[in-house]
Amino acid sequence: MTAGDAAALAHARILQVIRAIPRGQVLGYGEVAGRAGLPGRARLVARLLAGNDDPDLPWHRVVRTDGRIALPEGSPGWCEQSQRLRAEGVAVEKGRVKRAPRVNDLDVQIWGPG
DNA sequence: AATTTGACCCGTC
DNA sequence: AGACGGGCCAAAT
Repeated sequence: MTAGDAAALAHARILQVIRAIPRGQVLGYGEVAGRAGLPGRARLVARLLAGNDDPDLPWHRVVRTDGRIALPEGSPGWCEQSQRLRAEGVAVEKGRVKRAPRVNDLDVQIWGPG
């Protein structure tokens, strides 16, 4: 297979993971990449969202690991993302999502939150 | 072919 | 919580 095919496959896997994020829940870029079988490719996920044109893709459910929205504060995308998240019942405060993204993280499962 | 760029992440302070 | 430095990787210059 060519490099281009591999890239297309990776893109498809990432999109699939994002589409699988349940309503009202958020995921970090790195975690999306991990679930797609591409550890360390968080920036690739970001690239995809930046160039994404699919209106059905729940891109707004992807945030940074610290819970913050990745776009520059005040930008149109920033506003839209906070709005969409709030519409799903997610608490967003000054561009930051309250609930921590790492839900299935090993540490959290063993030690619990906090 | 080298450099820059970006919707990133982590450890440390 | 916030600031800094270093690392990361693919695509665009």
